[in-house]
Amino acid sequence: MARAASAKTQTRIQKEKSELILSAALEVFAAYGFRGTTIDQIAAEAGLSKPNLLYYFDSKDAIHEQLLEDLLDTWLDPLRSLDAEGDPVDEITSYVIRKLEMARDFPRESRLFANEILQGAPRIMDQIAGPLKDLVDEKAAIITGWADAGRIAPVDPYHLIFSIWATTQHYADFDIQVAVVLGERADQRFDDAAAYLTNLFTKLLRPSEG
Amino acid sequence: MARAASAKTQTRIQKEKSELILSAALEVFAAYGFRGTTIDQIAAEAGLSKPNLLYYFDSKDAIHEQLLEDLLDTWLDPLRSLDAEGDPVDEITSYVIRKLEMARDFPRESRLFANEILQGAPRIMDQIAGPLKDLVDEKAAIITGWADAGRIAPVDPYHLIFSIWATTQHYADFDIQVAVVLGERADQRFDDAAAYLTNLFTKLLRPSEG
DNA sequence: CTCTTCCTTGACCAAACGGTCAGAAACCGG
DNA sequence: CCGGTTTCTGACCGTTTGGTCAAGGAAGAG
Repeated sequence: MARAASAKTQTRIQKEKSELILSAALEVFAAYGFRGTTIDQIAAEAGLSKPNLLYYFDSKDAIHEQLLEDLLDTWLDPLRSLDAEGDPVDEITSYVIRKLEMARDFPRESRLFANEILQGAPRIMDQIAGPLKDLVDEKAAIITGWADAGRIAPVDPYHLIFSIWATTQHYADFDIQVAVVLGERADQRFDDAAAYLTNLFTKLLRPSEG
Repeated sequence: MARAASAKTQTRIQKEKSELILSAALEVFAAYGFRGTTIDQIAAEAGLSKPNLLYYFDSKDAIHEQLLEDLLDTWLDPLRSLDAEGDPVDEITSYVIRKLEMARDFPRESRLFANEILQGAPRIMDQIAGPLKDLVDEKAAIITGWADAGRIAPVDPYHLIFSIWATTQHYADFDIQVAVVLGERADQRFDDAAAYLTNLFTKLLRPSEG
């Protein structure tokens, strides 16, 4: 039994090494998926021996599970803060920017999520069908309310949310492609993307005059 | 040496089995990536024994390589047919629809591509940096030309293309998530997505009046 | 300094993996 | 229905993989 998982109080070393391992594992899982990742790869990335790594986590599964748990805790935060009381267009463009910031600052988490969904979400289906769907339904209702009140143009709220997820996460998941295609302009990709996406969704949502 | 790869004339069985294997391999590679896929998985999916499968292809690598080669041949077709002589908004919305149809009709190919990019495009970097980038540059110039002529609203052509890729491929790569979130409305997802995306990009590109 | 607990390691194991091979079985033109 | 070619299979091989274990080394409280 791994100490880190069962102990009520963690030693300094336990905390440090656990974080080191999780960070290394995130790097590798995000690129190669669960099956494509080996414990040796994670150990090498973390600079530890394999038995030493397994002293802190019971198994490859345990590490992966921990990562997914941590991920889902924060993954939906930007959507959660979409506020029915705010200005509709501002709320949605702010959501877009927060999501884009997450793609910039946590690309490995985005890729881990993408990998999991690509495989059919075998380990997080419950979270998708439960909390995620519930949250989307709740926020979709808010958007529909805004549209009904004429405060934004009529729009399918679900596909709006999908398009926000898709466009923002694209900059993390397909980063290599984006960087290569943009070439020397790649270093401005965040600011340019932010401006482009703000414009895109503002034009979509701005209610027609009259 | 596998017969199928070297023979100049293929027998009926060679053609049938090769296609069977490629289809099965596409299914598995698309979900689990190269490292996460085993030859036994592919063989089971194809209903063949492992040695029998290896009679047609030299190695796991050879199958994967063949799939990527076939994929890149057709992957960029929709973008290639973007026509500088057509109506700008029609050309781009038609491109969006063609891409969305590909996501619907060839989701496994989309996921295979996604998996490859997630891993850093180790096997198709040449294609990305070469033909793909060249084509994007060419079409971006066309879009810029349209904008300069005032025929569409000014827009960053690269991020426009990224957002088209992202939004359309999302329906293939994240299909499980989309299906779960949409629930009973999921069977209309293609038509609804087509309407939503057409509206999204039309509003973005429609030149401001006056 | 010392004893206990925590940390680390090399050696090891069984299962899974990619791939090979000799020969059996099916196919097919004559 | 015969003979050569093509197709298929079980048994096998070396390597990699996930994971274990006994024992040695480092921390740290007293």
